[in-house]
Amino acid sequence: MILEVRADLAPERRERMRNLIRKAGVARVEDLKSDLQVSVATVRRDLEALEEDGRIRRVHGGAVSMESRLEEVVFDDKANLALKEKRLIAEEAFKLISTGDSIYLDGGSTVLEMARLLAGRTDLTVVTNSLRAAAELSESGPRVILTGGELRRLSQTMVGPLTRAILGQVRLDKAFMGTMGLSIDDGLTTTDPNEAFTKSLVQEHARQVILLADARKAGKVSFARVSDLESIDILISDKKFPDKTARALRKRGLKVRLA
Amino acid sequence: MILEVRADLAPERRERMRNLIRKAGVARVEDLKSDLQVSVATVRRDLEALEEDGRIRRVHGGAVSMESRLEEVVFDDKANLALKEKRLIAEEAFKLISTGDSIYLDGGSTVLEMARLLAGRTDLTVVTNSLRAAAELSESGPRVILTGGELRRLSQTMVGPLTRAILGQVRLDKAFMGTMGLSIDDGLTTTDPNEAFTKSLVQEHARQVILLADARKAGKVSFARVSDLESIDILISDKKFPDKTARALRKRGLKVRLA
DNA sequence: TCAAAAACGATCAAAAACGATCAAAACCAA
DNA sequence: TTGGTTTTGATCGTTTTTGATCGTTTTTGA
Repeated sequence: MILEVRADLAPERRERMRNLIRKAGVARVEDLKSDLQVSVATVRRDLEALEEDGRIRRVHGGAVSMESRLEEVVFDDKANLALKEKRLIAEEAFKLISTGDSIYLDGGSTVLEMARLLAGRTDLTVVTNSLRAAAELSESGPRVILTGGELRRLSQTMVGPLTRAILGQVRLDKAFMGTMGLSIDDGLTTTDPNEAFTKSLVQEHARQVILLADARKAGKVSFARVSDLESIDILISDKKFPDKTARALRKRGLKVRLA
Repeated sequence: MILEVRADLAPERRERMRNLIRKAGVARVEDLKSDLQVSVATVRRDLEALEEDGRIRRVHGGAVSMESRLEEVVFDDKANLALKEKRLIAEEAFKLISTGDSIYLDGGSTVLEMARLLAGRTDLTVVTNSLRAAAELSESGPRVILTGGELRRLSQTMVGPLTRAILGQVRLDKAFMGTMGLSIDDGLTTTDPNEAFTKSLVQEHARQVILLADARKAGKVSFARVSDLESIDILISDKKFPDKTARALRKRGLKVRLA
């Protein structure tokens, strides 16, 4: 049997490259060079293109997949956004809460920052799938209801089909969501399909959906699709959020607030 | 066979470093140097970067993790009475578990001791309403499913009618329960009615119910009734458990084991 | 309290990786 | 085939990363 060794078309080669990086989480330029049988210059150009799409993130020596577990750890907003800016987003979101509201808190560090602001609000009911948010509110404050479900260790959240059981039985006035990726073409995306399932369930269920996403999330695409952008009512981000994307979102009926 | 020793990408290496520190709580520069096969200079630079992200705090000689494990955030283990007895009871209960079992872990410190024994058992599925038990298993080990429900702050458990939603959807081979009171006349009792509700729900649902109760619980009666004694299959207690009560229980068909 | 030992930060040079540039190769439509 | 465009790989100066060195600070233990 002879393996046909034929030069790839560029898009085909990039797709292979993307898969290689996604599978390993990270990849070195040198490895990609020998795997794909091209020069380093071509590897770099392809990486540049893939980064443009938000599929990967280049680092010195290679690239990290934006569709893997590692990126969540390496590039989550905790690492990349100053605590101060994250707080601004959370405080802006906090203003939206009314007396007696029943609100949902998603996983993610920006939403977690918001949980800290709720410690004194005994008038609220907080529904959450995030153990960290629950921990934050475990001393005092609002009534806390946990969704239940399968524990996802990395994010310390409860996800998957079982979350439907309780979510179907509670009213949610406002849902404050986080996300890994926010793209005009691909909508909201996250790393884990079970997590995506739970997120979309909440968004269908809540009367008003508020997305908390720092500017770095704009244009990013992660692995599992959550929903399209239409299911969001309000986006809260920071000043660095790209104008072009903000305009496109407003055109689609979303309110966009930059804290 | 040759082990390929290839250099890590910086983000990859930092991620490994972060995990090493988080797992151990603290780490010395020298240890990290040999673990990661780099110079001390590089270790220091990486530590600097991780500190910048707020993931660790540098100290003279190394670094300590700022990513406290969940249980440390949520709970400080208070003075645990009769810890030794509880451990013995937990170990006795642990022996009852079979490969592949789906088990329920109730709240309470005795059952929590048991959770600690399950860290390595990836063959199991653990269903629990206890945030402390979940925290104990949040690093690794069995598949963890949380029941959801309203957070009861004092016991850090999820209780009330909402727990029915998920409990109705899972199979429980063995339920390991705790209790506040165990009385021949009044059966099992606990402090909170919502908690009592959830306990009784589990006991109806599980194929086998195993009660973990140290001798001090014998004869005690608390506020909210959980169930009568017939719903228990096996009682595990310690040597101090009163003979008279044990005989009465055996007469009613319970197996009694004193660890 | 003081001196030795350990750890530290700053600095520098070598190595690796990078981006820009340009010519050759491949491709495509006429 | 021809002329024009796109893609590729090599070259080269620049930037980033790394490990070693050295003087300074902190810790240790007598």
